[in-house]
Amino acid sequence: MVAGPQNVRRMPRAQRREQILDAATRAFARTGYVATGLDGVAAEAEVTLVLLYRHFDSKADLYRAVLDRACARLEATVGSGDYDEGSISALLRAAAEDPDGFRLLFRHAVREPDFRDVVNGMQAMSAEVTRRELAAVIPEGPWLDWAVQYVPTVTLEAVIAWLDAGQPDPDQAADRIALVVHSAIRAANGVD
Amino acid sequence: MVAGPQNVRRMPRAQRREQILDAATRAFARTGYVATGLDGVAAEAEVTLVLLYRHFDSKADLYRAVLDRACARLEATVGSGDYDEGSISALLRAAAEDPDGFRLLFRHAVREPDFRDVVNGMQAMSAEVTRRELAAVIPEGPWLDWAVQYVPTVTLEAVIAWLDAGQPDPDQAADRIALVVHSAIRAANGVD
DNA sequence: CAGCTTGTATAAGTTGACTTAAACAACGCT
DNA sequence: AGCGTTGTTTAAGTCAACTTATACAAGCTG
Repeated sequence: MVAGPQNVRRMPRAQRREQILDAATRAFARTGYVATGLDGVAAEAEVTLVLLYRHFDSKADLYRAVLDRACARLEATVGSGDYDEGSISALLRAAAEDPDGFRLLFRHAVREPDFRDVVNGMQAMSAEVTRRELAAVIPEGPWLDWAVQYVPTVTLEAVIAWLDAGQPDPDQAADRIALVVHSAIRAANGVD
Repeated sequence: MVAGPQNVRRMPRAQRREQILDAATRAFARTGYVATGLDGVAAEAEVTLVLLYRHFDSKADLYRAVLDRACARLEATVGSGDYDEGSISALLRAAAEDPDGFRLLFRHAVREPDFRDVVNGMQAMSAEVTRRELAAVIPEGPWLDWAVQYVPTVTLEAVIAWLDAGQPDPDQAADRIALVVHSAIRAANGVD
């Protein structure tokens, strides 16, 4: 005999899916793809493991859905426009709207070979775009390579640190981060 | 009947151990602890899986040994001194001497809950020290928190990017990185 | 050469995580 | 009332990775 559950929270399918995606984003944001168990995700979503499989075919499928949604949200806020002054401020807004998704994308997904492609699906902050922008300012050579890798990192880590610091004063934040970014570009051009 | 191996590379135990640690450092540096299989490590070391177990009790044991050695090397070069001008240059030297170990420590180990303690065993670049240094320059508040997290990251990522760019001109590099770090500290104090 | 050490090959045991299956309960709509 | 949907519980299947065991080959050293 099977004990019947007493307080089952029912939900329209689409809404439940969103809730699971929310929980999964939080869970994966903590420890990344490999180290996060579906048990943990289910617990975070306050839902049975089996139900996960009624919504997603596999762990990889779920993860891709999470990543895709985070990307979509990011692009919706930040656009794929070039790297002008407003970009940083847009990035801050996007990060504030979906902190877990943001952290997941740029702290974990970028270093997971099987899923890096999803992140690179966005041109924003991608090395390709960055190189084009920086190549106009920095002479060819190892320091251009350095900047191409370093500038996006500096930007994104600044945003993440800003999230962790409690998101103080977005406008000021944009200016301050821009300061550091410009200083990184100046550094690539030489200090002298 | 068991086919006998033909060209067995023999080695004194201590030396073999070092070679395994070298290989393991490379392997783990690529994909971190969980995603790296002992098969992969054994292959990288050109050695049998069984031999790994003759040198290390378990995967965790091996990983700790790798981390400990990387830490020891780092501390030997960089010392646990305060954060003066020469620190960055020492960091560059350390990174150049053991690039894989450096990447492993600061790209993976720091985000692996079970092993973070090993990295924190060093005071160098640790948040504790950094806070003390920065608290003297930045007023209490969220932007101090921001800087405490961000400044070490900016420094370490600059070094890693420098490694990836082919380690151009160490002296110049130190100056350029110092520029960015100072700019980050200035940013935390306000742009105005 | 006898024995300890270093090494390989092969096989089997163990475990945890992903995955699928089956049966049952309750809500809501027609 | 009947039926599909949403959900739970419980159990079992699968598979990869870690781990241990056994047997054998070959160098080094007293």
